[in-house]
Formats: sequence, structure tokens, C-alpha cells
Amino acid sequence: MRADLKFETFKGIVSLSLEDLCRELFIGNRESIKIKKETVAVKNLVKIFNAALTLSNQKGFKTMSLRDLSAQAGLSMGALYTYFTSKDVLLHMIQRQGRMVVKRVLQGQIEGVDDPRTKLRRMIQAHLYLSEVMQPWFYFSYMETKNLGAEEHKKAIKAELFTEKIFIDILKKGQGKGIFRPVETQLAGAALKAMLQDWYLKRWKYSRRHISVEKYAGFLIDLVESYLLAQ
Amino acid sequence: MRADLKFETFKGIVSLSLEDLCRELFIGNRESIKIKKETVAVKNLVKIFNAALTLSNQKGFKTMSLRDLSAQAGLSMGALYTYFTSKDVLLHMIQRQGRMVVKRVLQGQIEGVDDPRTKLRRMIQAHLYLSEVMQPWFYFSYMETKNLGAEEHKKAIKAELFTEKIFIDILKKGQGKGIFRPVETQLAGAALKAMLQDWYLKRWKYSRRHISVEKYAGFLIDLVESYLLAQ
DNA sequence: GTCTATACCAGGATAGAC
DNA sequence: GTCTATCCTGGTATAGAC
Repeated sequence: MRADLKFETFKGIVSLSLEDLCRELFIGNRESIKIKKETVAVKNLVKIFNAALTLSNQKGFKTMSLRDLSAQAGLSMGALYTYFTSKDVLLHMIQRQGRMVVKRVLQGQIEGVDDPRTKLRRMIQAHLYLSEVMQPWFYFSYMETKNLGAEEHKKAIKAELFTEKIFIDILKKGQGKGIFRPVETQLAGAALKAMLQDWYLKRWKYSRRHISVEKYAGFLIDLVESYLLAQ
Repeated sequence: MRADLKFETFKGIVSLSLEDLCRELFIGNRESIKIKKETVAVKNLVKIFNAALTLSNQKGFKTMSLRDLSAQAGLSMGALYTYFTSKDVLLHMIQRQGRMVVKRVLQGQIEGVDDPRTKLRRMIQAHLYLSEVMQPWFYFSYMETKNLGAEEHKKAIKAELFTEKIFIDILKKGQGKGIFRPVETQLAGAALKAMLQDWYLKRWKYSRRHISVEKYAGFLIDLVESYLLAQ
């Protein structure tokens, strides 16, 4: 029996509240944010982020007007502009901060584990659990990528390839050890990524069908292993 | 050896040029389009559709201004408005017309085939080939769904569930006949759909890696069968 | 630090000439 | 059928009072 990672355990380890995220963001952008008091700033950043993700994910970032945002966040237009200098900057702040966290958490999850099969299971679970905790951000990031400028767009693609590569490397390692069958790792990695992303892109589908993250993780692992271990 | 559907064969059967699409659209919307001559109307509709899909897929439908569109299509603002009454109507026209074609083509592909395993292969190929021929439309439709009003949004979701159901039904039939192993068909259908969609959502990835539709189809079939046929 | 009032402009839409 | 010129709403952004 391989040690499976439970969703509750994962949440305990990473402890990613929106507040923590915003505090980190505040510290990282102290110069560009006009507010000085940390408690005030963090409280409002939480409101802004929540509102921005909610509205954008309903109708798209471009369609969300700053008047909408100010109403939803409960802050005036003037107040909003003390936290960012333009709507575009807000977009970039959200994207950058999220990417950092994702990279840090995922990298933390692979360390220490050596057996490819366990590693694969762990990463599938970690990816799904993380996207469950930060679902609004993941959805936002996927959908708004093409609204970024050329440079930032490239970074988003790099981020996708970064996580995909983690999986591809695990597959290669497993093949090298003779544990996995010699399938095309690039294709397998791409397919795995697509199914991992479906979890946060089609939340309406999975919640309607009462499928939990853990159940979905179990299914994915089953599917992938039956492909990799087939003789 | 099961009779595989080749991409070239498929293209020959369905013969879906953008022009045919626009002609059909013109005939279906004769009242709302102010232009009378079919040749003129179709020619310009092709320009408009091409431009709209190109620009929207680059930066989003909302971000694309009608001035952009008029420049790209080579028509004046005034001329544009003889083909649709508002930007929103244009969005709906594109979505509706595409959905009709997809439904018709896919339904045509399942008729006549009875063996579940062959049927599954055929549908995977047909879905991928169709989304290859109409890639800009598929991408557009996926990304702009949430910009539609509530009623149209529901139709888009219904369309996704419609094609997913085709696959789920094949799986159930195969299980009934004892050909496929008793896995959860809803989850398997959802995963299959996710991988089919990845083909048109991540075109940058697959073309960069020089993976053809047929190769991707072969891979998908292999993956799915190894899951369904495992003992 | 936060609000209200306002400047300014981009974008959707249309009228009327050709 | 197509174009140009124009209207006007609603969006981003900021100045200055509190």
C-alpha cells in the first residue's frame, strides 16, 4: 500500500489562505502600493482579489469594469487606485503572485520522494489539491492568459511547461528503471496535464456530479497507471 | 484490423469550407441580413468570420473593437452593420452556426457502426478531425462561452454534455456486451472529453512538437483502450 | 486612507451621402 | 451596398475634499 496524500493533510501542510497570499503580495509590492499599514492593506487586498476573481471568472477580466469591481469589493474607485496603478497592473499582480505560489508548493511536494510510482501519485494529488484550494485563481489564470502582453504570455506558457515537465521527468525516470512501459512521455504528459486542468476548468460538471477531489485523483491515478503498467 | 478513419478521408466526406459555413449561415439568417445578393453576402461573411475568429482568438472577443474588425476584414463600420445588428448578435451567430455543424457532423459519424470498440475509435477520430478542420471556431467557442447571456450559456453547456454523452453511451454499451471493463463511465467520458479538447486548446504545444492529428488520435485510442480493456 | 466629482477618451452604433 | 462623419454611453483614471 502506497502512502496516499489526503486532501485534509495537504491543506494542513500548505495552509494557503487568501489572506496569506495577499500579505505576501503586499510585502512584495510595498513600493507600488500607497498604503502603509499592513493590516489595512491586507484586509482590502483580500476584498479586491476576491471581487476581481469572482467577477472575472463570471464574465471575463476585460468585461469587468472597475466600477463593478469597486462595488463588489466595497471600496470606492479612488481607494482601488491606491492598490494598483492601472487595471493592467492588477491583472499582472494576480498572475505573478499565483504563479509564484504554485511553483513553490509543487516543488516542495516532489522533494524527498524517490520511487517513480509514488512520486507520480503524489504529484497528481498535489496538483489537484492545490487547484482545488486555489480554484478561482487557476481558472482565472487559464482564461486570461491571452490578455497578457507578449512577455507575460510567454511566462504563462513557461509555467505550464514547467509543471508538465515535472510529470514527464517522472515518467522517464520510471521508464529508465523499467517500472513504466516505454510510451511517448511527451504525449502522456500533455494528456495528464489536460485532465488535471479539467478539474478546475469544469468545476460545474464535477460538483454537479458530486465527485470529490480525492475521488477524481483516484480515478486519474488508476487511468494513468493502467496505461503505464500494461504489459 | 479495425478500419481506421484517415484525416484526408474525413475531410473529403464532410467538405466543410468556411465558405459553405457562411453560405448556410446566410440562408439561415436572410431576414436579419440586409444584403440580398448571395455571392456578395457570402464573400463578405467569410471575411468577417475569418477576421472575427482571428482577432478574438488573439485577444478575446470583448477586447476586439469593431474598428479592429473592420480594418482586418477590409470593410467599413457601416458595411459591418449590414451583416449583424450588434456585436453581441455577431457572437451569437458564430456560436449557433458552429454548434449546428458540429452536432450534424458528429451525429452522422456514429450512424451505421455497431461494434462499441470500432464506434469508440471512430468517434475519437471524428471529434479530433472535426476540431482540426474548424480549430478557430472550437477555440473561440470554448473561450467565449462565459460571455454569452444566461440562456445561450446553457446551450453551450448542453452542447458539451451532448458530445460527452455520445462517448458515455458507447462505453456503457461496450460494458453491457462485456467488451469493456466496468469502470465509471461518467469519469471516463469527462476525461476523454478533456483530452479531446486539449487538441484544439493547446495547438501551440502540439504543432511545436510536430504531432499530427492522426498521431494524437492513435495515442488517445491507445490510452483509452488500455484502460478499458485491462483485466 | 478613503470618498466624490469630474476629465477624458475609446468603443458601439447610426444617419445620410454616394 | 458601401463609406464617412458623427453621436453618445460607459469605461479608465485622477484631483482634491474630508
